[in-house]
Amino acid sequence: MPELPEVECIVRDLNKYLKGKKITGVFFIFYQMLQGVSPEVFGREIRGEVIQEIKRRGKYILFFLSNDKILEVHLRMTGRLYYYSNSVAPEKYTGAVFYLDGGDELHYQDIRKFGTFRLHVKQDLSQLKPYLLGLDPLEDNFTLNSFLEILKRNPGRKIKPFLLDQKNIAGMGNIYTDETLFRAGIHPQRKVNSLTLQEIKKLFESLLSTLKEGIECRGTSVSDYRDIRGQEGEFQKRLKVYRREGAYCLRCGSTIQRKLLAGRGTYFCPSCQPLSCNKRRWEQ
DNA sequence: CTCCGTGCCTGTGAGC
DNA sequence: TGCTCACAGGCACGGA
Repeated sequence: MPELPEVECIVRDLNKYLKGKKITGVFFIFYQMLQGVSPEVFGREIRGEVIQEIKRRGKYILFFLSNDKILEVHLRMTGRLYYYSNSVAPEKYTGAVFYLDGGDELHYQDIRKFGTFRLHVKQDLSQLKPYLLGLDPLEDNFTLNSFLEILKRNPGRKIKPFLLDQKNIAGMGNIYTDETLFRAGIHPQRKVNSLTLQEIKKLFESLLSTLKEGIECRGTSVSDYRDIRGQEGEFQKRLKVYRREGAYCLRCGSTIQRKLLAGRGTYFCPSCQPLSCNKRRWEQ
């Protein structure tokens, strides 16, 4: 499941291989990701345009094309982008093929077909979905102070659903949220307004360092994730709690637990991440 | 306000 | 062996 670090790696690689290339044709094999837009219309808008730059916001990938067109791609659960320097036959789950000048190809694959493509023409960037989300942790405006501000706006929420909500912070998914909370020593069910200033500082640092470590490891390939050349990441080897139910905590030796929270499997160490907190509240 | 379930999909793996 | 079913979890949406 691509989260911020995986999407960041994909976007860096896309820029390396696709910048300046012209899209000479598009072949759509399944259409769910087009969300009702006909493949003919979609293809007509994209064909002939040059890929000027690829950016990321949260988990969204944005292809900035010539003529002020923007192709927005969200990989959701199992979406993948594969780059080939030559012509390759579509596979079982290939939903779209972008043909590029020079014979390069970009294939979109998606087993579960949850991914979405959206096309924007001459749009005010700030009105686009990816820019209506919360702070992106890799952008300059994500600071301890701005983090404190959004926490203050959500005093009653549990910290895990808070971190997963893209309107607060853009890019956190289930894996990096559980790993961040473990590294910060915070129970996923702790209420935002129960956190001490010290804990918030720890959380802020853990969030950034976990995401950055994820990027350095080129992502987490626990099941589906591959980079645009089909390579696995390495961060799965550094997971401390995610999918480690029943195993020993690498820090204290207690047993890692799993609970359903916010509708997702949630992994934590009950000893390193205690639920009870009798420290002074940060907001007072 | 916050949380929870459902739908969108299909592969994997546990248990019978 | 082969079947069923929970699970995987990003996001939108409706309801408690």
